[in-house]
Amino acid sequence: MTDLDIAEVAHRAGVPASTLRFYEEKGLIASIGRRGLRRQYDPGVLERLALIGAGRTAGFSLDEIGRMFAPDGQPRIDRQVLAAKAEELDRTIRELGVLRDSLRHAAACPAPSHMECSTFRRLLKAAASRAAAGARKRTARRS
Amino acid sequence: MTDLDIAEVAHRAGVPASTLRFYEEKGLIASIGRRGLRRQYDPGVLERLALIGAGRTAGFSLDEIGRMFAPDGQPRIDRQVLAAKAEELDRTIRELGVLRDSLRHAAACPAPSHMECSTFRRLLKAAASRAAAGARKRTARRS
DNA sequence: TCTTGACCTCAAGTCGACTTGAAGTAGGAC
DNA sequence: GTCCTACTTCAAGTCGACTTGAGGTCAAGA
Repeated sequence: MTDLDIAEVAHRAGVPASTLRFYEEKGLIASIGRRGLRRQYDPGVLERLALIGAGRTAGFSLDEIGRMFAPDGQPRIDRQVLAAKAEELDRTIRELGVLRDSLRHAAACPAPSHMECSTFRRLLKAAASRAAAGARKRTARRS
Repeated sequence: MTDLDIAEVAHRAGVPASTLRFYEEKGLIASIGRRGLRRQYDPGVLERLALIGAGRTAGFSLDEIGRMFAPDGQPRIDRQVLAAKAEELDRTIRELGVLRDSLRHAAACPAPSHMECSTFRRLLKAAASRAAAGARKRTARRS
């Protein structure tokens, strides 16, 4: 009776049941059986969902995440991939830091228009050169 | 002759021309005229595109970004909104920082499986509780 | 002058990650 | 035994941000 009903998993993991079915269809999670029609899950699914959530936050697609699990279901993540993702994330963080500072400055700046503020323009130039440099990358979910 | 052809803008800003047309349709940028059929842009559009790009990186939708420009085209952003966005961004940054550190650790951790690493499990727990607590938010584009 | 190729418009398609709707079913309360 | 409700399946819809395709135009080079 340690098994969890889909509703229980949904509640504990903070995702709708439809998402759990969707993840199952994609092979990201598996139910351990049914009670009547209802899916029952091993409590370990919560950990797995947390892993999926962390991966999503880090910017992995569901397909990428799926490939991070060994056939036996154990997470077997390539450490090189992790390190690369950490680096990428670090670049994003620095970029967002610049942006945050720009926003803060613009909020406090007394210039009548932000475009007349040298600090703001400098930040924009920095953002522009970074944008021009890099190829377009995929999304990273916040929160 | 300081005006820029759409191809030039696309190249310099690092976005395809189709995106520029799309942004124009959405009212995010404006062309200053045409040479034959071809859009010509004021060099200032590059700055504006940088602003748009920065906003996208920060997770703002194009509609949100559009609302940050006054009808005259000058960025005239409500300073309170800016300050609030800066705060939000700051929270995101801190979250991503934790995630980055976790990734770095997992990459370096000697445990045979990440699931046997207490730090990794701690990260998962943290991620899980955050996920369970908060509503789902929108995406933030990296790079 | 003629060709070429990069641009043009407009509608429709794509992609990821889900969500929603219709129609059906079973376990538990009464 | 019957009813309610939360689940079930499967297909289709949604949303944001673009991209693609078909059919057309025009400035510049051969």
